[in-house]
Amino acid sequence: MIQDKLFEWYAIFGRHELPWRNTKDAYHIYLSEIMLQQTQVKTVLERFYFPFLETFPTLKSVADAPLDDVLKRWEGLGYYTRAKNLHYTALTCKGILPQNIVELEALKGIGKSTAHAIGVFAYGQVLPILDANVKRVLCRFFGLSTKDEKVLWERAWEFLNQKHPYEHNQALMDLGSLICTSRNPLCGECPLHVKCIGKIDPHNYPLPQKKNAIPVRQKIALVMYKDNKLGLIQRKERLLHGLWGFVQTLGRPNGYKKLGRVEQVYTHFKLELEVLLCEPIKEVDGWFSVEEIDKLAISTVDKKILKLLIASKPYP
DNA sequence: TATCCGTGGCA
DNA sequence: TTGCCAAGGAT
Repeated sequence: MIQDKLFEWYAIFGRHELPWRNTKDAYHIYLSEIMLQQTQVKTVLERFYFPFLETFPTLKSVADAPLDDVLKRWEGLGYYTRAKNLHYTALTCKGILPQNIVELEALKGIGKSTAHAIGVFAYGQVLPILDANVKRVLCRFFGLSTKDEKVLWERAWEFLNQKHPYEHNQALMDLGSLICTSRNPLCGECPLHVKCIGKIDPHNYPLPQKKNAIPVRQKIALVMYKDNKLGLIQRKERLLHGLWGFVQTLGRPNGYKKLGRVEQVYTHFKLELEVLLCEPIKEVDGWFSVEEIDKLAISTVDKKILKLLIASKPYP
């Protein structure tokens, strides 16, 4: 069986040292799965996983904390709905994660792939997973040019090693990450090489999808000051919901001092901000000193604005 | 079904 | 430097 080759490869070359592979704590595994959604292993491993667990060692500790505290620990990781859903899920399941994948998938922030990942990695169930790595490996191995979810799930079930589901799924992810990479795959070192259809032209499996260039949005960021404090809002819109930040507008106020410019690239647009220091002219949700802002959850673009402000020390 | 949601690694 | 894209899910 070709799956045996994969299993043997994993024993030698797998990333066995990853901390979420060396625990049986379902919460730790669940947390890693959420943090790793659309996020590279390196980022989670080096900057977020351990600090979060230090603050929130159990799912109950997440449930007992205010959402603002959870967001603060998520600061800089992005996709903040994940943190909100984690907090909500901790509350709804009262600190105890269900084992049934139907119940898992019903929880906010847990889709089919994450539910299966928790099922197999935390509870040892016989299930396939389907993350970006696995999708790419399956597309190439079976010669699929499109990432059709239904077809991929069928192939994932078909390819699953029933005897070693845990190792099989981890191995597929490691293979996708280390060998069957998006760019410059190392087909010569692949344990699936002999039966792989896509090896002839790996870059066409799946076919690259052309993406439109993202638009640029130009706005004004207002750094309003009063009595040595800065006016901030807590964002209500979907983007960066729940995080604190400086007011953004389209027009300039009557009186201001230029502080500089900052840029931030988001998934669907690029934000270019002209940062202006001015007196209170818009409604805010609170006034804070720089030290107090340090305790709030703010996004990367607002961190850049803050850095600009501190560097120029312009206000009285 | 298509779009939205963050940030940073990497070639 | 620019663009792709990473352990996806919600709307």
